[in-house]
This record gives sequence, C-alpha cells and structure tokens, in this order.
Amino acid sequence: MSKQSNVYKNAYNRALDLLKSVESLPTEPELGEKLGVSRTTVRVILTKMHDDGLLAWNKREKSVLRRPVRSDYFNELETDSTATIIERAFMQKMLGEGVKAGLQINELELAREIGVGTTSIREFLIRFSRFGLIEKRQNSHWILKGLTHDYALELTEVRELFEIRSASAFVLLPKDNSVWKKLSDLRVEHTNLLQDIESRYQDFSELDERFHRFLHSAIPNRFIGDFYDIIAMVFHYHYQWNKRDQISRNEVAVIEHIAYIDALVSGDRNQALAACKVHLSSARATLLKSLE
Amino acid sequence: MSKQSNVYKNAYNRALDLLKSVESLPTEPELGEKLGVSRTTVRVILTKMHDDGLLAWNKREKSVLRRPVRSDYFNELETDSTATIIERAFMQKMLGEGVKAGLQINELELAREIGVGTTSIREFLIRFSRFGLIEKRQNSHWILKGLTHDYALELTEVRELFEIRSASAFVLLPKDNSVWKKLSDLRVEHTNLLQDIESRYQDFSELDERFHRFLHSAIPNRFIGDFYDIIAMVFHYHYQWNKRDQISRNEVAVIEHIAYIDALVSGDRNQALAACKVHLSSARATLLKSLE
DNA sequence: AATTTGTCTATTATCGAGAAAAGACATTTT
DNA sequence: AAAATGTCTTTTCTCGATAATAGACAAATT
Repeated sequence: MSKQSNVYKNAYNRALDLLKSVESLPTEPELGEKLGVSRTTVRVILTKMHDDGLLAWNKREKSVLRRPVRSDYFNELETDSTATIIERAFMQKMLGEGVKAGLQINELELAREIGVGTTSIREFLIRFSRFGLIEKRQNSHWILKGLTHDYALELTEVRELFEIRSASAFVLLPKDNSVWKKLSDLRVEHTNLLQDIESRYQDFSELDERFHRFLHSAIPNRFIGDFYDIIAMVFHYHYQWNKRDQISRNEVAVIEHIAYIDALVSGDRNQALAACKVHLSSARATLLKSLE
Repeated sequence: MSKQSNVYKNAYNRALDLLKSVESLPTEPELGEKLGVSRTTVRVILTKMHDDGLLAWNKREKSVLRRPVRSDYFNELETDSTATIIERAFMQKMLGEGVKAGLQINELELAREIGVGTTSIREFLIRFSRFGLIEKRQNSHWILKGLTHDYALELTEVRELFEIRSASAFVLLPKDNSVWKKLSDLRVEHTNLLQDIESRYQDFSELDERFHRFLHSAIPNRFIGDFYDIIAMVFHYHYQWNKRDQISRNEVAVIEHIAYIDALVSGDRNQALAACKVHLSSARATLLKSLE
C-alpha cells in the first residue's frame, strides 16, 4: 500500500459532478486544468468512466451515457490526502483528554495508529512544527509544548502588531482603489450573517479569516501572510473544540467587524485603529478565557 | 549506507579533546551529559578509545594511556549531520551563478548530487520552506522564489515592526534588571571589535545576531524569535556571498549599535527608537543594495 | 498551424527495512 | 541507598524500492 491514489479518486469524484450537467466532456488538457490534475490522471479517470458505462470515450468523443449515482463515487475517506488524514487524526489526538504540555510524541506509534508510514508522519511533524506547538529534541522525540496561556499571549501580541500595521496602511489607500468595493461587499456579508446569526453562527469563522486576510492582502507581506496561517490554525482547531457561548461570541465579533469596517471607510486613522484594537482585545480575551 | 554514525564520530572527536587535559574520564552518565549524547553512544566511544590504546577501560576505571594525536580524530567531513551537509550544499548551489527565481528544484537530482537519500532531501526542503525562499507545487516540484527585492522589503518591514516593539519595551525595564549589565557587557564587546575592525570585521555577523536576539529575549515572544531565524539565515548566507565593502559596512553597523545601546541606556523612549530606526534603515539599505 | 491524443519518461509520495542512537531495567558497586 | 554499569528494547534516521502522478514529445486530428 504505497500510495492510495487519492489524487485520482478525489478528482474522479469531482469529475462525476461535472457529468451531471453536461452531455459531453471537454478535451483532456481542459479537464486537467479544471480538476487541477495532470493529463495522466485525467486519462485514468476517463478510462474508469468508460469501463463503468458512464461515458462513451473514443479519442475526442466523450459523450455522457448516464448520470452518475451515489455508488459511482469513491468513499470520501479514500479521497483525502495522507497529509489531511494525518492532520485530522493528530489534532483529534492533541485535543483529547489527558494530553498536556510535555507529552512525548512517538513517530512509530502515531504511524501505527493512523495507519500510514513513518516518513509521512515525520514530514507532517516537521511541517506542523512551524506553528510552535511542538518542538524536536535532536535524535530523539518531539515534545508537545501545547496551546498554553503564554502561547496565546505571544500569538496575539504579534497579531496585534501586524493588524495595526495593516489597518494604518489600509486607511491611506486612495478611494478609487478596488479594495473599497471589496470592503463594502464584505460589510454586506457581515450584516447578512448578523441577521441570521442564530442559525448561521458557524459561518463566522470562515468570514473572520477572509476579512483579516483581506486587510493584510491590501499591502501584502509574505511573512504576515504566513503568520496568519498560524492564527487560522489555532482558531480553527481550538474553537472546534471549545463551543461555549459560541453564538454570542460570534455575534459580538461580527458587530465589532462592522464597526471596524466603518471606521476604515471613514478614513480617519485614529478611529480605525481604535476599532481595530477593540476587536483584537476582545478576540484575545475570548481566546484566553477558553484556555482557562 | 543507512546512517553514517555522525553523532558518534562527532562526539568521539570532542571526547578526544577531553582526553588532552585529564588523567581519567568521568562516569558514563556524566560523559553523556557533557557530550550531549546517550550512554549507548558513550560506550561505543569508550570501546574505540580502549581498542585504540588511548584508554584503560574497566568498569569505573577509565585512565588515559596516551594523549590523542591528529590521526586519532575522525575526518571533519564525517562528523557533520546529514542536515548540515544538505544545508551547506543546497545554499552553495542556490548562491551559484545562473540560479534565479523560478528555478525548479528536483529532489532526486539533489539527492544524487549531495549523496544522500531522497527522504533527507524532502525533510530538508520542508524545513527550509519556512524561510519563504522556496514554494511547493502539490504533487510536483519545488520552485525557487529567491532572495528578491520584494522579499528583502517584506523581511525588513517585519523586522522593523518587531525591533521597535522590543526596543520600546526594553527602555522601560527597571534599572535593577540584569539585562542592563548584559547590555553594558555587549557594549564593551562592540568597542573592542571597533578598535580592531580591520582584522576582526568578520566577527561582526555573530555579534550582530547576538545583540538583536538579546534585545528580543528581554521580553520573549517565540514568534519573534522564530522570525529572527529567518533574518539570521538571510544575513548569514547572503553576506557570505556578497563581500563588497564588508569592512566599512560592518564598521558603520558597529558604530550604530553603540549609539543604539547608549540610547537604550538613556531610558528615553524616543531617543532609543530614533537610534533603532537609524540602524535598521541602514541595514535595510545595505541589504537592498547588495541585491541590485 | 495549433491543439489534441497516444505513448513514453521523469519525478514525487509512500512504504518497509535495517543500522544508529536513545532509553529502560536489572545488577553491581560504592 | 544512591549511583554506575551491563544488558536489552525501543525509537529515530536514512536508504532504496515501487506505485502514483506529472510531464515531455511524437503522431494524429481539426
């Protein structure tokens, strides 16, 4: 079991979706483009579709013979990349009970539990280490440093430095810059979400990340972008775990975002920074509280 | 050739140095502590010392029989870790002629050139990617993004944000805090270096890193520390390559450091920030100029 | 002439294996 | 009793092999 063909299976499932709405498929390069895979993989997909009686395939002819049904799809579990499988299992484990700072992380044990080779685990841990939650002892094990109070303080300190920098620069952008239109669209998304906050509160996390990344992207800096990956990871996994007061927490945050957007639009630097700081200190307080 | 015993060989060479100045070696655990290796490795070392007639080893007795000579040592090339070998070879290659942004990086080719397995290369590239100089295309090759003008601008922007933060906090530290003594020691190191700048200019790079890391360490933040790894890497490798005006560049920097230290000692925040900014913009200008 | 397809080659992703190194436990020594 | 040594087990590190996937080039098609 060296590779599980997840790229192919994932693309195959997405190709089945295409089959629902058309009478024939486009050329191989075009399909490759659409699915984000190489022609080699496209041809493997076409072969299976042909074999399964979904498609009449002969050179350029790729006519749909029947619509895909549920059983045509690969099981979702097979379509995840090894990295995704490991990440999910690892975070699950880290958020589990009895897991605290100082825990030794055993590569071989993880590999067996998750059902992958040690190489994949090692590569995952190296990639994951950039989040600062684990640390390697050379020639020995990894150690879990954990999402501690200090970690959260240091994370939010840097977050605030970066956000103040971006907000300061943002207000100075000329009014004919396209960011103002996008900002106004984002405001609409916020007011829409606020109206249905009771049912849609879980959509906030995605909107939050998009909003803050947008602010930074107006004056791009790859190091700030990379740092936001850490923020996003922490918020994604930690809030998935801590559901206390989620609706009201998110409602408050949406309101703060709207005030923040309005302050940016006003063009007044001090007003913008004030709104920015209000939101960030509230976000910090929420994170710290959930770690108690 | 699965592992080259570099941990053992490296520790063995260092153990030989110990042999020069004592009549007998300490206990195995103590040796392990001193050399930073496990008892297993210590015992392999003792065995070889015994076999080579350097040591009479019987249980607790570890008496030196003769002083080590040059030929007792392992060749230095054998004592480097795989990671070090790869890093050196990779940076050498990246700083070579005809290497520019957009270059595809081939794992197999690198592995063959450097004489290591592909796994080690992959792990190195993943670790190295945090510097933002290379980028991965999923299921495909890495691409060299390179030390471009934009890269340098973004790097120095973040550097300045962090340094201003640290300097601001530094001046507020109480005068009985031990950092002031350390700062004064660092000042002495700077004046000493300045006196012999013609002959010792190459020592600046190490002092520079130590000085800036010290400033940050007074109010520690792991993300700022991690970021300084990127700065250090860029300055280490880039300046190794670009030697133009090195003496005068370093002399200017030392003088700026001294002014910066004096401004910090003064306790006047504005004065400290002014000196900090002078130094950082001079460092930025130097970096940008060398990229032209 | 420009794309598309057919075919072949090159590269990446993943695994399992074995040696190096760390670590655990029982026994001995002080 | 505490620490050191002897012995054995576990884990990490590195390699080479192989399937999956990407990519290159020639032949066919529009």
